[in-house]
This record gives sequence, C-alpha cells and structure tokens, in this order.
Amino acid sequence: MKFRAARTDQPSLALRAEHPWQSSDQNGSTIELLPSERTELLLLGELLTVKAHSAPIFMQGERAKHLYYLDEGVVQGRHTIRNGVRQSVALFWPGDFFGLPRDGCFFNSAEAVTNCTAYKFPIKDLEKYLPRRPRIQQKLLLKASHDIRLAQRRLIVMGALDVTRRLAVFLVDCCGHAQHFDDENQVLTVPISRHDIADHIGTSAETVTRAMKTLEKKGLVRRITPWQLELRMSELFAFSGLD
Amino acid sequence: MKFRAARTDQPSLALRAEHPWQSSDQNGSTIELLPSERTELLLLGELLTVKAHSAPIFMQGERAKHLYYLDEGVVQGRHTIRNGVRQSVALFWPGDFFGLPRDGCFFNSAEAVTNCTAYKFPIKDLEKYLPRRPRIQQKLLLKASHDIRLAQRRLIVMGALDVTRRLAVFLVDCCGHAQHFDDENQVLTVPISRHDIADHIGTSAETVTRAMKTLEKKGLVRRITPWQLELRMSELFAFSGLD
DNA sequence: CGCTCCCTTGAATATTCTCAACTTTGGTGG
DNA sequence: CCACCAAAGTTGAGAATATTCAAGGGAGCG
Repeated sequence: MKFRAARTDQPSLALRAEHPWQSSDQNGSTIELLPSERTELLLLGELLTVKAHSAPIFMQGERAKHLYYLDEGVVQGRHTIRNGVRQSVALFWPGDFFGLPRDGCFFNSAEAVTNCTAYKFPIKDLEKYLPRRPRIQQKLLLKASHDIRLAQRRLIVMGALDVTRRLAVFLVDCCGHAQHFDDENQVLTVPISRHDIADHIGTSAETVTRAMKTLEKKGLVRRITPWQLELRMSELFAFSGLD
Repeated sequence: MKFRAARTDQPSLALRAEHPWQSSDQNGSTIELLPSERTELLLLGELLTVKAHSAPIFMQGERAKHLYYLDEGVVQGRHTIRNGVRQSVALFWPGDFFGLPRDGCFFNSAEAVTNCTAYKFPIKDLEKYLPRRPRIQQKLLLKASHDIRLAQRRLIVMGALDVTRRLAVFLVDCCGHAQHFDDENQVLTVPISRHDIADHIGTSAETVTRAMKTLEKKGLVRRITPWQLELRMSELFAFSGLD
C-alpha cells in the first residue's frame, strides 16, 4: 500500500484518485485534470465556505440539485436510520465529490468536520456539459471507479475485522492526508471526535477508546493528547491484516 | 423503496441502475443503452459462459486486463484477508460490471454462484473507445454513481444493524431480482449458501441460521426448504429500520 | 444403501454494548 | 494567571450479542 496525499497545495479541482489500470510504480497513476479543463469546469461551479461543525451542508432526504466537490477541509457523510443510530458513510477529503442522490434526494447528510471550501455544481448543467467534454467525463468515470473500490475496501474492513483492527485501518487511512499527518515525526492529528470515529467504524465511542488503548498497549500508537497520536504506520497496517 | 428487476428477459447490455437524479415515480428512471449503442459495445466484448461453483472467473491479485459485464446469473465478488477470513464485497446481478482493479490487479476474486453468461471487455479498448462515445460513457458514469450509492448503503447495513436485520436486508434485496423471486407467492429462492450469506453480511454460517430462525419466530419468514422462503417483504424491510 | 455436503443446534467463550460515573481538555471571563 | 464550565474523553461493571467448536440431522447423488 502506498501512502500519498493526492493533493497538498495545488490549485483547485484535483481528483483524489489513483488510476485503477496503471500501477502506482510508474508515475502518472493519479488522475489529474489539465489546467484548461480545471478552469473550464470551475466556471460551472459556485464557491462555498463552511465553518467546522456548523449547520449541515445538506440534509438526508433534501432535494438534490447540486453535486459537491471538496477543495479544502474534511466533510463527513452521515446517514441516520429510524432507530436514531448514525452511520458515517464516508469521510470526504480534498479532491472528493459528494452529494450523490437517490430518486433525486440526498441519501445522506454532509457535515463539515473542519473549516472547508467546496464547490457546488448544478446537476442539470453537469449533465449537459460533460458529454461535450469526453476527456473530463472519462476522468470522472475513473474517479467514480476509484470510489467504488474504496467503498468496497471499507466493506471488507467492516465485515471482516474486529473493532481494534478497524480503528487501525482508520488511523492509517488518515495518514494519507498531509494536512493531518506530520510525516517527519509520524504524528497524526485525528480530524474527528471519538464519537464520529465510532460512527465511522460502526461501534460506540467507548469502544473506540478501549480499542485505542489496546493499540497503545501493543506499542503501535502513542497518545500525546487525545488528538495527537504518534504511530507506527507500517506495523499498524500489518496488524490490521489487509494488504 | 421500489422493488423492481432492472432486467428480466431483454437482450444484453442493460445496466442495473436507477438514474440518481430522476425520481422513480416518473418513468425512464432506469438507465438504458440504446439498441445501437448496445450492439456497438458488444463488438468490443467476448462472450463467456461459466458454470456454477466452477473455478473463479478471476482471482484476487491477478493482473487485470478485462472488465466484466454480467449478462445472466449471479456472481459473488470475494476478498480474502491474511488471516483467511473471506468477505463478500458484492453480489453481482445481471446488468452489473465487475472486475475493478487497483494498481492494475484485481482487488477481489469473482466466483459464479449460478450458471452465468458474461462479457469481458479489454480495458485498453474501452479506454480508447469510450471517450469517442460520450453518451455511452455518461451512462456508465451514472451506473458507477449508482454502484457507489449501493456500496454506501451496504456500509450502513454493516455498520449500524445487527445480524438479524442485516439478514433481513439481504433477503429483501434478493427479492429485487425476478429470477429468484416469485412475486405471485412471495417466495424467494435464496441464490447462495448459508456460508456465503455469512460472508456477505459479515458473520458466520451458524449465526445466519440463528438469525433466520429469529425472523421465522417473528413471522417475517416462513421456511419451505432451506432455499425456499416465503416472506413478508414490506414487514421484513420495515423491521430492518432502513427507508 | 451409504456417502458427502450443507444446514442446524447446543454450550462455552469472547467481543461488544450500554449505562453511569469520573477525568481531562479547551475555552471564557474574572 | 487562575477558576470555572461545558464538552469530550475515559473507565468500570453487568448485560446483550455474536463466535467458536463440536455434534447431530437431512437432502441429494452415486
């Protein structure tokens, strides 16, 4: 597995995705829009800034008129079921799209976890525009393929791993994002609360704490503050049992 | 929720997907290729017939040169992790694509659960062809969006529901496929073994049996044979707690 | 008839959840 | 700078859920 931030400080509209059909050993395995494609696409969108933990960007069930693209920050996609249990459907990082609807309505809500900047694109416009720009559309198709794989990977994690291993995978995944991981000192700044981690890996906040302690006892994580963790990435990943 | 088979006996290359941005109340909410698009695309592919429970169609880790399209039958996408635990990543039904790689290699293996016919498309050819057929590419993008949503829905199921409810959702989902569900008598022919169900909903075969008995005691399912289940679909779905 | 493969059941064990109390953290205002 | 508060994190104990291992049925097939 490669640890790489797809985007650090480049201009907008990079896609967080690896090319499924090219090995990451060769260069050019991430999917990039050309500068011209970028500026063109941006004309369709509307800039949006959202403060951390403010009102949701959109709510589950709302009519979906826009597709969202995250430029900076972290957004959590949530779904609430009837008994009130919440499940984090995905964490969105810079370079991700979110806001896929079903039957014209958002299937989950989106909340800014940190301060964010995003673009929203009217779906009607996208539908008209994309077929006329097949190379851009192709890159979006690759990005979508990438996201399917990511979701499937998360399914594996949820279905086959115990809570401690799920937490290990979550922490390793966070390290792929330069904004939150100091590569020098191997220190991760956890972007979300224990409760949100719990929603993300399908458990309770208390169990997250206990799992964290288990990782600490194994020497895979050292807790500086609850939010600052020094961690042994490769051992942590090996422990999870994935490849 | 709508219960509908996207494909029963039409010719090949229908996409199992609902249009994300159109309500299913209006007609035309499923994504269809035009007849001309269909024949055109089929020229790129190679027909494939696979017997139930025969050797895998492809194996996790193998070099991925083709993308697969399932025309008839049921295929299970599986991922095996180091400790030997298997997780079913997805069940593929007629109208689904499978075989998404990472780094050029299959991320999971695919096994025919029933007798199947499928097409395989060389990825190189698709990459060259699709940008020249933007309307087809757009439909594939819609299909991919649909599949992302399905995977996210399954994440919700895995993360927020107990085994009995996960089984309920699985059974209801199977009813969406006319080949296996007799709408008249409300009888489902379960397509996969208890063990495979277990892999699919992230538990053990024994627990599947027990969960089945729980559903039976609640009167939501009546077991005719282990494979023939008469079920109360809407109550079953209501019980699961999803919308 | 007997074999195999699956499904089912039981009992002991392990994991995780829930609820309640306690502690730390990070901000706010004196 | 310190005292205080609210929010978040941590810990413990008992209950609920799921796993594992072992053994007992049942259907299909040679």
